[in-house]
Amino acid sequence: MVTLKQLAKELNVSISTVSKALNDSEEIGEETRKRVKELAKLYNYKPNKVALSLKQNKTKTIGVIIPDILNHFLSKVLFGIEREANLHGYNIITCISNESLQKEKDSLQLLANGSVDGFILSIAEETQTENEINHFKETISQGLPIVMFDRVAHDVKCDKVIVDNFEATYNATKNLIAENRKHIVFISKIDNISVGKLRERGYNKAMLEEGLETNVLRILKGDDTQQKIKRLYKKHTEMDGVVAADSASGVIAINMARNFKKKVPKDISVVGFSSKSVSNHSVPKLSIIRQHAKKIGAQAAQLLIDRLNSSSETHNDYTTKIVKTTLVKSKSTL
Amino acid sequence: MVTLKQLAKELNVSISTVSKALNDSEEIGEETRKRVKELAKLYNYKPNKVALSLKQNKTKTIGVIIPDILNHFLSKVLFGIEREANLHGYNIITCISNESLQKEKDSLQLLANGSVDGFILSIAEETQTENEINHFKETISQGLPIVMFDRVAHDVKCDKVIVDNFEATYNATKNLIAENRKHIVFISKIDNISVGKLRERGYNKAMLEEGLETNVLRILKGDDTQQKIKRLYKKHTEMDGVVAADSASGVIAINMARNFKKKVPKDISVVGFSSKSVSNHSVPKLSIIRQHAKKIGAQAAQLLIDRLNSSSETHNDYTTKIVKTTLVKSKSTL
DNA sequence: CTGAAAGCGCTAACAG
DNA sequence: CTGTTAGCGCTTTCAG
Repeated sequence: MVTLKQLAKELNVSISTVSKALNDSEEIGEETRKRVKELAKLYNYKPNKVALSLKQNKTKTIGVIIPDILNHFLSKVLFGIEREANLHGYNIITCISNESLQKEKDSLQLLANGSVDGFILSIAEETQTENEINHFKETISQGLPIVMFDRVAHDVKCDKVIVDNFEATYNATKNLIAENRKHIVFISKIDNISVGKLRERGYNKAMLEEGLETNVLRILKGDDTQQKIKRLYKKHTEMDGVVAADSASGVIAINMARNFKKKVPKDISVVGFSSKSVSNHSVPKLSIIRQHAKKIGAQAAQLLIDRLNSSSETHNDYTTKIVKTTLVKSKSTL
Repeated sequence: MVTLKQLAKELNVSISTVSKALNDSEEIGEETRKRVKELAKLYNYKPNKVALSLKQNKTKTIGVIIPDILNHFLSKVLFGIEREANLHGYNIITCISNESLQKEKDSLQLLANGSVDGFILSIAEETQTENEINHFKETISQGLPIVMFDRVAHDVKCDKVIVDNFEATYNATKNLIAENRKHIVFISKIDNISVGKLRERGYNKAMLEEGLETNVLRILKGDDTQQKIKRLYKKHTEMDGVVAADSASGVIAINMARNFKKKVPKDISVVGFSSKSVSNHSVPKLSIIRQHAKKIGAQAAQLLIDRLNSSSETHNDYTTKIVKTTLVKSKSTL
């Protein structure tokens, strides 16, 4: 990498002259500016990012901590973050907490040494179950802003971007009820995290309002999802609707239906939190609750960057943005 | 963030004394060392990463450029990279080329300004079709090593980690033939990239060796995969086997089979490049060709870090590691 | 055993 | 219009 020093030497001018010329300072003469720029182009000069960061005390880098990169929703959010960040000249350093509190703490600690200007994160499962939030508060008090998305800690004062989980399942359930379904089951692999609980409540409310009996199937970590859903079909032959809290369960419910001579959507309707690409995995295609993951990522990035730009430490008005879900009907509902 | 300066002031010693004490230099007295360390702990001192990077001319950061974060395989590799990098004290900056040559170039350029010590990347689709490799060569000649994985450019001299694509489909196809399948179709959504071509060749070879007729279904970007596969079933009623080059096609082929009164695996066997979690989306579960994505990521990270550590610029012996696939049979094959 | 000083690459206030 | 200087935070000779 060429440095200002080398350019200066070759041009027989001072380092600051070169620096100013490249930054189009009015202080420098037309002639000199041209000469400097030409040489810089020739050598493909690029200002050293690290030196700039040190000087300006900001890295133009965002630390992103996500619990699970294999989760389609989360990686889509990451995509949105990356895109929006790039648009504003920011890079992202990605850490994966793997749902572990310790790893989350470590990542936060590790990057809070000048590596990043702020964080965007979704909370690890373990962090939620242990209800630990001190590491977030510490980071913020060190002057590093945090934006939380999806799985957030309400007791931490920071910007947040969330989904209307409760309303989403409430509406989806109501929709199935409007199809005259009476025996709707709620399937969830994520009943241990906040988001999953909200989704379950939305379902419950819709069912209770209509005087229908609720039925929740919880699938745990080690469980065989297909087996559990198979047993569900066996036991509840009257089942005529499924609302799935995660992306796989809905797909499997559809594909399993035929084993029990049930036609989708004639005999049973299925809707689930999922993405377009995964909804394709079932025949017929799954009707989905879209979460607009990319948009969530973009919003989170915007919130953080806005805060980073408004140097005024004063404004403590933290905002919580709600990105509304959309029910996209395919062939698995009437 | 506390700095050495502040600690020095408070302790009435010089900055260098503090620095040495914290680095356990023998030059500093037992007593002083203790005092310094205590204050440092109290203030939660962490050496500024940026200053260190500038001083030592290395960032302990790896630039990762992947074509598509929503691709399960690629994000799993990313996971492997992140994990291995962390183990060695490296962070990763992630850029997503989105299969675009321009974005790939930009990312490379942008990070080659001192932001990272080297790159791990998989080539964008557009880069492959346009057969452009100069940007890679330039980056390498600037002193930034590159490790390529999965989709690699053979004409670029660098370390590589690849999959035995040809053998994988060759073996998988042979397996179906051993089940006495005669009308095996190869389905591919990725026939435009090198990896996809290799997979197709492996299938072709196996079929031709046995004197069987090949039949390839290519699914393009805008196509409706379900429609295409449906038409395939309609047209080729004799079909009794499927080898899928991507993760979705295999799943869909299984779930679609019943629409044509075909039992899996009795009437038709299906195997596809996929992951365990996606193989779950079909009933019965898809038999898969596992690529060991995490291992690929880990190996790539190791190769890069090894090269970064061996300061000797001299050794130009680039290695290409082949991570062998594994055929994992589920219930979609006999 | 401790401190002063140089330097990593850059910007910017201040002289000339 | 151009150059000198200081300083971002840190490590590391080299003096003392």
